[in-house]
Amino acid sequence: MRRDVLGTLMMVTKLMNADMERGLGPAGLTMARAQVLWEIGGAPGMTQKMLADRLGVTPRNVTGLVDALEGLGLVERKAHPQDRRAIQLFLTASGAGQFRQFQAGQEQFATLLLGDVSPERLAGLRTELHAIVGKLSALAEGDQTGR
Amino acid sequence: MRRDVLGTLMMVTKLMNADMERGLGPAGLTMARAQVLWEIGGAPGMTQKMLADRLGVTPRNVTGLVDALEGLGLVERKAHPQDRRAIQLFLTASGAGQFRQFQAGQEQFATLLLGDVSPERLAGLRTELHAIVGKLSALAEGDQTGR
DNA sequence: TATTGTTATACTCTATAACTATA
DNA sequence: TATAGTTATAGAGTATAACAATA
Repeated sequence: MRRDVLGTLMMVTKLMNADMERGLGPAGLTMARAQVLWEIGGAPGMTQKMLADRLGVTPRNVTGLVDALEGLGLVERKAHPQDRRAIQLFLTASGAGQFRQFQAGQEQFATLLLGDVSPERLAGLRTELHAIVGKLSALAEGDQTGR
Repeated sequence: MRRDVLGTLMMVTKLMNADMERGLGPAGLTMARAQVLWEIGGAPGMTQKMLADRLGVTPRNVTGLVDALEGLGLVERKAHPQDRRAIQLFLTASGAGQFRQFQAGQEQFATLLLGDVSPERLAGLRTELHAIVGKLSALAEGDQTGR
């Protein structure tokens, strides 16, 4: 029974991932790039270094992702006013539109998935999931050996 | 509140993915390859075509994954006794050992994550998650437009 | 004719290492 | 000396298209 729940949770994991990938919108907008758009939309003006740290990837990787988004006309690089080594990232008008679409999509997704769950059950679900997040985070902390 | 639960669910999704990636074991054994190992372990003798369908990837992709696992000494290709076009896949002794390790790991994972949840709450959690799986599956069915 | 698997080619994500400009 | 970002290089996952062998 315990494993049964884990299996279902894994299934949710898999299906949610798959679902994110549909709904991406314009051609050229991949998952990794959409995530970058999401981060910049949430904190406009962040540097590439900050973005690399947020995403947990290398600066080199960010270079490529931002290059692509710039090419799609969704993101702009601007010189940092204080630090001439650094670059600030902003959404273009088009990028901001896409960002708003993601926000709306997320709202819709939440309603679809959880709209008809009662508040009590929702509270219970949140408690369970929160506990799971805690345990997974502890796992992640404990194992910093890398591969 | 509803979005709060969705956010937590997404966090679980992300952390579970990250967690799968640790615990892979031998160098060269990536997520995609481990999944192949898992499928073959569950249905030894399956053809590459069957595997491609199970994983939802192209046959070309399977060729590469099986090549890698063969190179690691975890999987064996054997001629299909009836159909000379097809290839049957089996785990080597080493691959079977790895497979058993995955099984044990999953058991441990389930215990860690859900071991101290009461049977009643476990049942409730399962109900909620099952409903979510249903909705996500319906979404996946409805949208077959591809990208 | 249809199916199974492969070769050829290309794109994306990711990493490490070396380098430039700046702090 | 340390930091921000880039170029160079490489491995891995994925896709489409063309092809050979077989059904």
